[in-house]
Amino acid sequence: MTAERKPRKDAVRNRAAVFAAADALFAQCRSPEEVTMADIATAAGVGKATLFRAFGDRTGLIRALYEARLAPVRAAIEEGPEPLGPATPPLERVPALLDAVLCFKLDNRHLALALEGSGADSPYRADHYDHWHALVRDLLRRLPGPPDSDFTAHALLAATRADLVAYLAGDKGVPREELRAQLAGFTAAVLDARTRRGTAVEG
Amino acid sequence: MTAERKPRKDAVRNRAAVFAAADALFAQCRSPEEVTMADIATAAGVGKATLFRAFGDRTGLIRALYEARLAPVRAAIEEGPEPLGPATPPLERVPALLDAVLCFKLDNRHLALALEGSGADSPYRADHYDHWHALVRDLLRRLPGPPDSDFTAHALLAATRADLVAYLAGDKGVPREELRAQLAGFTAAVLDARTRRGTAVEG
DNA sequence: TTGCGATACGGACCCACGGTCCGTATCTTC
DNA sequence: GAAGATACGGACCGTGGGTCCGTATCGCAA
Repeated sequence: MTAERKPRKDAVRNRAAVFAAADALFAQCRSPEEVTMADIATAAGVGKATLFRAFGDRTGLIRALYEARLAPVRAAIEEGPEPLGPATPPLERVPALLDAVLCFKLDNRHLALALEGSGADSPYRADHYDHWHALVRDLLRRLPGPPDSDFTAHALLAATRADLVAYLAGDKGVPREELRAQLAGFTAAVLDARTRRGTAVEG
Repeated sequence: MTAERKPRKDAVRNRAAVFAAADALFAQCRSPEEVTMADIATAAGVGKATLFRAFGDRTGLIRALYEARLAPVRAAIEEGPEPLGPATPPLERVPALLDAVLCFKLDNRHLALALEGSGADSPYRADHYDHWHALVRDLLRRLPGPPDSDFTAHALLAATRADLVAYLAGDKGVPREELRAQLAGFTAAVLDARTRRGTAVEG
């Protein structure tokens, strides 16, 4: 077993400072690209190298922020009560999941934008996307319907893309509840049509 | 009237050279980010400034390439025969439009990726997106169904996002025809559910 | 053909930003 | 409190988008 010895006290303090500073800066600025690493280091009262030592690179920092915010949602899904928790039947859980994703991206627009639009790597290569997709796909498979659960899961999740959400909620000024209702309606329509169109269950 | 005098001969020749070089380079490389402006200039046998003079900036160049490829599709939609042309009834034209978009993005993955993922500006602020969205939304409105055509149009188009298409067709190796069939199935399901769920027509 | 203003060329140059290096400071442990 | 390990920080580097300006080319007219 790799017995990782505990890190130095100042290291954890600095890590936390960077974390907080980055969170605040990303929340303030319109577009995530106008926050530079140097900005974050300065705001945290820390040298640039400290920042990179703690998080590897820009993507690593953003991912860390994102994962921290996401943790409670994950917990609610994995072991929480209905309608998000695992005991919920698929027909209710899929809409609940999508609604949770939407709400999360509404509440954390800046981070979601920064992560999904981190240039080089498409959001589809991120591991957390696979997680969501597998979850939705498997729920769809447990429902009667045509055997295209994989694509349908992608398509449903695409409706919650960070930049789309930011565009509608931000630029277009669509209110939160209205967006939620529209996504719910769309999801319901898709599920409804699927259960109606075919009764085969995928292996 | 702004009487724009005609450009010099070498200017148009260079512009064409840059155009061709950029097209070739983007087509060859895996990710559009590994093609630099200097690369394009070199490949075109031209100085960097010439390139920027002709197209403004990176986004301008990519957009010009994209629009050029898109022109035939646009023409087919605006004045072509069925099922893409304006004479087609909405119920058939919406799937046809989405299929055309999908095929276009499959055939021009590199450009679509370069444009949608051009970092700063979300794809939703591009004017061509508004065009597609308005088209789909207006068709949906002409159909009986719930009054959320605007969002539904966004959601349907989101299923054809360039990075999703590239991910499925490229990384996952989903064959072209299978992808088309899946998108068609998804679209049909959405339309089917809409016409079934409500009979109101939006004003 | 030649002369001349207008236009375009090109590559050296600039700047911003992500990421690294290394001499120095701080922590931990004995 | 001394020694070794660990972390600090800001100067530094490479890269890539975008610009500047002295020079070459073009178009036109005489």
